[in-house]
Amino acid sequence: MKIVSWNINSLRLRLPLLKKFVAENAPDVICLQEIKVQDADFPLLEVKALGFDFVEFSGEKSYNGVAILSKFPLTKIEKIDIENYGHKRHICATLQTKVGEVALHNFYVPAGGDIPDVLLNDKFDHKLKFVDWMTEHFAPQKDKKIIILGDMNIAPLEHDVWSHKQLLKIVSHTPIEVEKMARLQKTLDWIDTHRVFVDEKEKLYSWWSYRAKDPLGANKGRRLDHIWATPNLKNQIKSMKIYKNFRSEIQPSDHVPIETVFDFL
DNA sequence: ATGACGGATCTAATCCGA
Repeated sequence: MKIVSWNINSLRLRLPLLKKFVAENAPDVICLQEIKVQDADFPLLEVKALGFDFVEFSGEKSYNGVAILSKFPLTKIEKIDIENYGHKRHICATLQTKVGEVALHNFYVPAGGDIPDVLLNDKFDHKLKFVDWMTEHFAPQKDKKIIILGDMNIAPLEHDVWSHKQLLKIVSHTPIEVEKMARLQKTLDWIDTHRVFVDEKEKLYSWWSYRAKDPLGANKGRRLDHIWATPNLKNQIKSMKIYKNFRSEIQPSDHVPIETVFDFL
């Protein structure tokens, strides 16, 4: 089962790009972040026409918003307003697989603003509390089979950013964020499915800024998007892919689709 | 600052991304 995560930065604007991605790569499940559309305006017919019979979403006007598009049934849908900011940043569903039920959680972790100081910047405070919530939420679920994925807005490893030294004080790669993410990782021994296949010493990115002149050419990116699985799914993790070519499309998102294939079928 | 673009919105200037 090919599972994709993509911060699409406006679903409606990028429907043609989504269509192209689906036609070329035939994903089974796509988890989207930053759909930027309220539920009443969700392009359900267009999405179903791409072959996804099971579609769940949690949207708001202009900002945030997440969705799960699936070729297989989605049950036990939950949408949690983490830390009660009224933001649509989480949706989860359960998939039936040959190894039993797998819970799939799609997250859009807050970006966190510019200043990495909780006293000066409430967005950064929200971000850290959001990751702490994830840690506490999953800690008691040790025996369950779970995938958490999405735009985590944190690049945890040295080679998840183009320059470790130059980004130490830049939100997404500050030590406090990296420590929070490491704490989350340790609670259930989450497997960073992409680093199973790409050594930690190799650069790996999923996001390139809109602002820099030639971010892709200079390869000044960050790995902000992640697909993690609980250790009881280890034998199901088959391959990974980051669709860097989607950053060069016309009107691209600043994030590209990332994928992990699981042996679920 | 690497650095000044891109998306949505009460279509103009503002919020937000990271």
